[in-house]
Amino acid sequence: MGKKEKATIHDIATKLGITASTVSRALNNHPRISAKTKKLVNEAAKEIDYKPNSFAVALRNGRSKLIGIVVPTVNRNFFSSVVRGIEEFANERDYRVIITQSYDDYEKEKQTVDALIDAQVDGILVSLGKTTSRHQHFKKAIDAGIPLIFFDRVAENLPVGQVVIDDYQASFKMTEHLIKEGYRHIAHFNSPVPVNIFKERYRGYKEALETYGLSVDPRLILHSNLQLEDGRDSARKLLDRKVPFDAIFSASDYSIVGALQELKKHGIRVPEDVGLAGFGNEPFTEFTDPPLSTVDQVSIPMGQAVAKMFFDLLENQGKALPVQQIVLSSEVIFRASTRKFS
Amino acid sequence: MGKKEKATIHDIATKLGITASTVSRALNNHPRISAKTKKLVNEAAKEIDYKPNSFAVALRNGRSKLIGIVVPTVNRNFFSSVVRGIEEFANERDYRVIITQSYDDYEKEKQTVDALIDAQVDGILVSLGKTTSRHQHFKKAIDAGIPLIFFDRVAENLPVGQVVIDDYQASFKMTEHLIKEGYRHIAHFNSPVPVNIFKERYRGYKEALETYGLSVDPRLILHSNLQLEDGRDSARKLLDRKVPFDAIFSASDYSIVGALQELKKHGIRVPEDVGLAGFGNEPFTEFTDPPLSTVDQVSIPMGQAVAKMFFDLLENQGKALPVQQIVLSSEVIFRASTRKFS
DNA sequence: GAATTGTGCGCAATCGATTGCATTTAATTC
DNA sequence: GAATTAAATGCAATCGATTGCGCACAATTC
Repeated sequence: MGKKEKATIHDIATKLGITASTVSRALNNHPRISAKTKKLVNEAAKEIDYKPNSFAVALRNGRSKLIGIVVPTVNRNFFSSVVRGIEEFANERDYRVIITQSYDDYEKEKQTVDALIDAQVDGILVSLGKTTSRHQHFKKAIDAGIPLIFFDRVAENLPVGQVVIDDYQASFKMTEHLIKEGYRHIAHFNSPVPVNIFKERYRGYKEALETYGLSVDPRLILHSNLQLEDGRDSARKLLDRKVPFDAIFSASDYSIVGALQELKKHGIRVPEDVGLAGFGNEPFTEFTDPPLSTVDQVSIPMGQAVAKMFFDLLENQGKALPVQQIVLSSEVIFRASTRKFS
Repeated sequence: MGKKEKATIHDIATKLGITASTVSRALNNHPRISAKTKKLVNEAAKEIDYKPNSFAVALRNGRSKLIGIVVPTVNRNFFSSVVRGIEEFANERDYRVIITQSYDDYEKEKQTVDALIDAQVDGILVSLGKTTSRHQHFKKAIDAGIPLIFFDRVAENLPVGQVVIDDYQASFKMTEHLIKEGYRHIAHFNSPVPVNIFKERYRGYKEALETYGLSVDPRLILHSNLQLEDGRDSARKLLDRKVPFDAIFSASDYSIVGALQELKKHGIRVPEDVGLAGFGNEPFTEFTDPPLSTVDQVSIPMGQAVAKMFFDLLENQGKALPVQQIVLSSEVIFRASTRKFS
């Protein structure tokens, strides 16, 4: 186990008979260092495999070259893809990414943000947990001067950058699609949690109905946690209520799969009897029978947009830029589950 | 934007009229510091919200309290769950986790490992990419004295710790199950990549057949990249070959879903005509019609085991511990796709 | 040739925390 | 009460890289 000692600028300095200052400047391409010395230093550095000590650099410069990400869970296609987008963008700029998960738990989210601040990340990129209502932990980051950006699930009353998709538009389009396919009694699954994405999805549903002269029937709107089980439950409730419905548009792919299972169990045909549409474009929506219509949240571009916004902030740190909000347009995917006639 | 200056031990020292050394020792509970001083220091620290500068600590102690993780992608249930297991274990011990992705690309994996070494993580936990055959980049880490552990997809000829599941056992059991259900001509999807997990899964399949006196027909064994499309292709090939088969056991959930879709398209009933079993327990296996039998890779316990092994190494650093291999027993899940009679 | 400007590099402090080696003060021993 | 030992804290160097200031020497100007 040949535990090599790491090379430092002092090793290079000794080797060349110069001082560490000169070595440092040479490596950083300082104008006051002669071309000859720079060449020598760079060669020596390569030779002894010198790599700067990131802690020394961070300590001195106050920059860690680390970005903290907080997501509810990486175990979801959407989030892991956003992370991927961020990571690719950041790595190209020699930044690393620390990923943390809040598991939709407020306490955990708080701890994790604190930990990132302690770790002195250069920025924090967050998608809020479902149970987060207070924002004290984020104010801390802002006070510490750490750039903060929200994506997807955003905090609306904090003066920080945001990247979201056009949940309203997408929701409107999907509902419109259902209407145009001939469905008239469209139920809606949503979350009771007051987060922007859910509110906007509801709004899109509602306004599409209104635009096409259909009434919004509160008995067809079901609130739940939108997981698989919740979808089953909600479908069962719909059937029990005996209010006729011929389509369901859910704010989540998980619950629409639950509904699909429940409807099948009752011998109800999809899409002939009931049309189904979800939200999120989780991979499994393609694999169900029939494949489910859903909304793709353009996750990788979102990750890139978030990362780009971060680096923009970094470059202009202190310069009190106007707070940006980027809205990406999502893609509505029509699959067999909403084809009434075909 | 009240960019607060971070408090240091010197601030505490000045405040109390003592030196930074004493403050440092007090905070670290050094025995030679009086109880009274410790109390004063801790109170002052709380009051001015002192948080140690992690870079200064890391620079001085040579420990970063960071763990690097390298996985092919977090965008897979299995990997993101392992990560979750590691993260939970590590966070409890005040360690952070840097997650990187190799995207199954050798070059990217190399870069990412180098970057982690540069970032001076205290350990690197790796699941190999599919295209990784050379291991030079890992030797570097070992030379640098950084604990290295593999999980799931391991490098077999490196003297480092490993955590794997009993792929062989699981594969054997699943094949056995198919046989006991009455399937006799069991096809097998596997990867041509010479990675332990695939070799073991094949071995389990083969030996189960042999144990039950069934012949291993090479025409029923198909190699591919095991993605969804590959599953479709392989199923089509099987059908074209006109070699009778009544079950498929795939080394991956993705390709078995592809097969399911293809078979359905040809009017072949699952599980009556053909039984299907996958590997990985991806969430969607539960949502297909019929739900698919598969193998759960006990991902969270695996993450915990990996993390635990890391901390064990850390405690005994230098002490040349014997290289450990932990084999976790996985859980074989029987669902409707393999119930020939029921 | 004296004065000015420029070039190339070294000195030493700094970032914040830790620690071996004093030094001071208090407690104990004879 | 002087001498010894123990307890509590301070001093200063250190981890590795960066940077303002200053010094030497060379090049330029008049």
